[in-house]
Amino acid sequence: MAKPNIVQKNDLIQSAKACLVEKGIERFTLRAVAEMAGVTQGTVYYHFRTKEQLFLEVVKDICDRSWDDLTRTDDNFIQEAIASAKSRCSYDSFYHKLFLTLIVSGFHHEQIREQLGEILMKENRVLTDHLSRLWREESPVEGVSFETWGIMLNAIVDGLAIQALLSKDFPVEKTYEELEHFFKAMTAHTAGEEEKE
Amino acid sequence: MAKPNIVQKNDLIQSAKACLVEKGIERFTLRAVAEMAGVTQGTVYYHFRTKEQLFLEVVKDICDRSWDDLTRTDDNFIQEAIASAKSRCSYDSFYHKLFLTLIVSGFHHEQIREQLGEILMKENRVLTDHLSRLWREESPVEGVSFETWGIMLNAIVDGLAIQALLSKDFPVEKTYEELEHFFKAMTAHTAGEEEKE
Amino acid sequence: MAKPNIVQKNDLIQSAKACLVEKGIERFTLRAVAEMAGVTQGTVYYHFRTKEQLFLEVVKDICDRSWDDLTRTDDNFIQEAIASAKSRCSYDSFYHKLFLTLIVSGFHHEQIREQLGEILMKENRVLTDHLSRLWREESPVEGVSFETWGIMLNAIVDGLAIQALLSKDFPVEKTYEELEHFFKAMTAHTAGEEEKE
Amino acid sequence: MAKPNIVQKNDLIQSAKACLVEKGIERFTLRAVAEMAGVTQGTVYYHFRTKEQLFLEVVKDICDRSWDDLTRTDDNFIQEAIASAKSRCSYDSFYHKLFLTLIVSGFHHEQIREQLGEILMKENRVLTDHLSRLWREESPVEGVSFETWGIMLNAIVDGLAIQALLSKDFPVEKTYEELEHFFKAMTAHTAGEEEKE
DNA sequence: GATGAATGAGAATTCATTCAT
DNA sequence: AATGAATGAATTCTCATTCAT
Repeated sequence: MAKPNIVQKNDLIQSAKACLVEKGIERFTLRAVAEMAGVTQGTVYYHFRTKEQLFLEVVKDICDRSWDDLTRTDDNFIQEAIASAKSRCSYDSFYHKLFLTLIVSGFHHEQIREQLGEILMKENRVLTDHLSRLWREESPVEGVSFETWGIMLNAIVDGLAIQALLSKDFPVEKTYEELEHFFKAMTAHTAGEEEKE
Repeated sequence: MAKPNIVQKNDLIQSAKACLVEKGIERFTLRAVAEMAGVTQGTVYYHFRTKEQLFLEVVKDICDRSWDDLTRTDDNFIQEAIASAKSRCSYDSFYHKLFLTLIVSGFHHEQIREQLGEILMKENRVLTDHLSRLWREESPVEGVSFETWGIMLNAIVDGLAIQALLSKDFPVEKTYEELEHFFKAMTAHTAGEEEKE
Repeated sequence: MAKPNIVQKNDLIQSAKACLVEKGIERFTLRAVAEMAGVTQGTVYYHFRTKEQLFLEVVKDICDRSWDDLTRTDDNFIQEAIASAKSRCSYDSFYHKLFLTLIVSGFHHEQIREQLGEILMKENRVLTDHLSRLWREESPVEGVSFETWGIMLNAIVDGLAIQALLSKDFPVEKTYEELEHFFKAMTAHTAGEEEKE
Repeated sequence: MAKPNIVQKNDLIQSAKACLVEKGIERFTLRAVAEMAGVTQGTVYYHFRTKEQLFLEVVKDICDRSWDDLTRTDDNFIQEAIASAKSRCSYDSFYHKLFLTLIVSGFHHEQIREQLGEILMKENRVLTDHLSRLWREESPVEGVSFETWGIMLNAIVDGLAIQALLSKDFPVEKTYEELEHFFKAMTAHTAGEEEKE
């Protein structure tokens, strides 16, 4: 139903993301966003009253998309989550460049920081739930709660992304293969223990 | 015996770090650095020919310090590394705010990116070495190489830092306790298996 | 029986006046006028082809109202004029804020300047006439013509308004009381002199 | 001692005044000020951090000059004050255009408003003092205090200025001649009354 | 070594105005 | 009659950088 010839706010938000990744925070100018979207600066200001507002709407967009991803349920959730993380783990990862850029900008913008924090916590919770289901409520390592497993898995994904972003030589394939292996081993371990009973 | 102007230069670098953390990349201006150091803008230019040069020296400073930390050897290296990581894991962590800020700025500055990448890889290697020594060359989980264990541990530290930076409620204590527990369990596991032999 | 669009036009003019007083010339924007009137910018353009046109109609409106005030005749005109002036003489006087704002804008807009000048001259003439009638064609001070008396009275009213606008402590009551006293004394003086003859 | 080739703040303030009068508040831009002073916009910002700051310093300058004028004492103060007022009373009066422009801008800037208010009150007081001395503490019209005489005289000067600014035909000469006449008559009146004693 | 005045390029932002609907 | 999207020119303001002293 989008009218032709009318620049949609959404187009501008997508352009803003691209600019943010292409140019970085420092050179993220509304002029660049406008040019990328093929409109004038005035148009950007018509839709977003300030640069900050546009920024916020970019974050909101990211969070909404993330939310949608998290709410689909699936039996192979953990495996798929790892596969998805792997696919986004690279030297040029648009996703992680954007995410880290927003995190850093969040250090000086409480609203952004909170929103990103909420998404991360939500991810933690969803991972925790799925791991707990996968492992039938029994942690493979005594003294390590499911909550912590969820937090760890999430942390690993972000930590690996950073390493991949910073080093062209980072062994994405090998690392993710062994990460999957590790989780399978943990799963086998819990299954094995149950069998013993 | 450091010459006075070297002292000055170092002051400026420390001021630059503080500015970077306090104001963020966007508002990281040479004027702010000068003010914080109690000198004029001209003085900054006397020591660093451009803003970029100052930036690079900040990165170099970070890397040098990191290097120093890594080259001290110690029997309890892993435990101490985790303890140190925990102590820097908070909502207001100067260290991680600075580190992430530099990482993000590295996305558009190859030289910075490479230097930070090298440090991370060096960390991976050192962790790998120490884990391999701790576990007497036997990985606690079959199919997971020591290299990957090192990478993972490093990733976890960064990933947890991000979570702590974004959420006031992040359970730093509990998570690190259980992380230590996990590594102890892994250590016990390898020790146990060896005993069996 | 006024047509609806004439009502609208008038609403816009009143909103424009309010904006002018509330925000001042510098921030007198058509957007603000539109918002205050509860319409969109486009609507303002439907009624007035340019910002200048709206401005001119505001001036015209002021002048028309002023004209109406002046043309009512009354035996106590002078006394009532002073009373009316006093009532509009305050730190927050909408009337004088608007009037002075328009005067200042008139410095760079000949048409406005002329219209405002004409109103002032008309006021002078009306005051002159009434004083001359009140004083039976005999000036209370030899060598001071009725024309000058009219000009003076008008000048005093504006000059006092400025003082009241700029100082919260300006003694409006006392000053106007003594001003009335002064004119009564002048009136008594002329009456007295006539009696002597 | 002013260094050559270094644009003095004061030059900029004088340029600002000229711009304000030439272009009016609406078109009073820092670019125009810079051009008039023969420097770049950056220079203006080096000396005054904001447009508002420049504005304030213009007001301060006006007030300081006014203050200096008022503090010189003189036996013929009143006569000279009237002569001075007359000389500044014209259709093109730089002084009054500037003063009124600042007054109007003061409606939305408390600091400016206060400063201008203080100057006016100071003028009132000085006029009051001199009139009281001139008339040997006896008001020429009973019931009209010296304070009110001072206020009135000041109001008349401003009010006449407005009339002159708005009408090319305003009879400056005649009006001021009769105004002087009036004050002389009042003076004679008090002197006469004393003689009677 | 250090300073402060000055610059100029470019940033965010505002706003009168146009126009298709 | 009225709207709202879009424009573009102008404005305030920032900042890295230069340079004479």
